[in-house]
Amino acid sequence: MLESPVPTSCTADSTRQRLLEAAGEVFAEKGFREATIREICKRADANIAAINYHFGGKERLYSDVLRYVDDAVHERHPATSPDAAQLPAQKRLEFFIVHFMHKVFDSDRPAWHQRLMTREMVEPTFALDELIDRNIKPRSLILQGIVRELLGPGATDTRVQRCAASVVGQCLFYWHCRPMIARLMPHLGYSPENLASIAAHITNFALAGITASRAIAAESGARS
Amino acid sequence: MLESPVPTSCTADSTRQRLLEAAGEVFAEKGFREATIREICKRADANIAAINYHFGGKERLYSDVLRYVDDAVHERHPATSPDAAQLPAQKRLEFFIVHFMHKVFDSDRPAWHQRLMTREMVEPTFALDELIDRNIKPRSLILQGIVRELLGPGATDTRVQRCAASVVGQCLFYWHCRPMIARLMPHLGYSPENLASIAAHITNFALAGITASRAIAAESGARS
DNA sequence: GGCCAGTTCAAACGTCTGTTTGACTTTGCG
DNA sequence: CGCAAAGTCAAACAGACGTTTGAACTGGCC
Repeated sequence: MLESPVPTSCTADSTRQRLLEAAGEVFAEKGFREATIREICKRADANIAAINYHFGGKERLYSDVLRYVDDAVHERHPATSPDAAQLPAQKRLEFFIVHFMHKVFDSDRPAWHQRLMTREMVEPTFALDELIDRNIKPRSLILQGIVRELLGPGATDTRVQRCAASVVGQCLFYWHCRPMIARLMPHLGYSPENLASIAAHITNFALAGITASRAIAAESGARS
Repeated sequence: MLESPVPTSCTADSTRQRLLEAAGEVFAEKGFREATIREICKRADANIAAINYHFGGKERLYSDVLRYVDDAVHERHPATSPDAAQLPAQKRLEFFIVHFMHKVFDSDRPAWHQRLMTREMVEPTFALDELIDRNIKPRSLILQGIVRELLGPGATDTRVQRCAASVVGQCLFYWHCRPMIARLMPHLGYSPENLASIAAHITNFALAGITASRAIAAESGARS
């Protein structure tokens, strides 16, 4: 059972599975260091020694959770956007932003998938490099492709990357600074309507910003 | 000495002062929980018991460090922007962004002032509420004032706040996601020239975004 | 039944944390 | 000086943490 198959369908009643789920929650809430294996085992209704038996330690458990997250995400989104390829770039940017905000703030689904990743960005652990190669880099390239199309041909890589950073920066602000926002603007909640409204604002803001960046690039390009 | 005066000028050779400085560094680097009083005392060249003697505990030390930071900042920037009041809003926005990026990424000066605050936003402790009232809220209102002027009269509070969020979100992305950016775009450093270039990009991006938001507000306002 | 690998469990271990202790030295003042 | 307060120091303390241990239990197979 050490190489537990458990391919796709199961009620996940094995201790190993329950530990993965519980660890995902706790790690996403508290981070790697703050999370304690005692709480994880308590939520999974397992003995403390189970973690060392099944995973060989806290670090290995964390790595396995990240890999478990990856597999779950890759199962639902098999390739890089199935149908959106032929849409205009503006629509694809809108979809990207809406989808991104939805993933981060979705409260019903196990949103700790995305939260684990955003946490790794701010407080990296030993597992960040693998996570970047597996998840973040592909998505970053998708966004950069959209932005590059909006910027037009001849846009430099730095210009593309800075515009992409401006897009995700706007999105992540609402997540990273959530404790501060809750105190500074208590009325701003994260209901689906509010989330859609914020995503629409970011999309418009970003489209205008990218257009302006394109104009500046053309200007400085014509000058040289 | 428990109510140590030490008003403004001193070489800061007292143990209490050295502890405040060392604690500021370590707290900014590691965060409240990860920082250990043993390391703080080692850097301050003081005994471990000194913290409990001078401050009464780790938490009280942290609060005092934040207050110490506030005083240092308020001393250098006494009022809300001295001369920039009569500048056009575009220039004030540019100054705000440049100044913000400079404060966060400045490497020579004790930059842990700003880092302590940005850390509190992501990983709040018991001290966040006081920090918001003292520092973050005033600066947020300054930015909102600039954005409101750019958005024109009649802009709703939510529109102003969302545009302000888009501005600081772009700035903070480079700081919060620094570990990820370093791996994803290794060539992007934080030299003064690069920082100025990024600030210029954010300014242009934000000005265009705010203008677009203003247009949408006018459009929906004319429709009603 | 007898056996053995797989699994669970309570208890303990070693380490790191913030804090406290009690003796010691230094300082300020009559 | 004399002496009390302020300050320093090494050592120990209590708690939480990840990990290990060795016995107990489970299920399938001969």
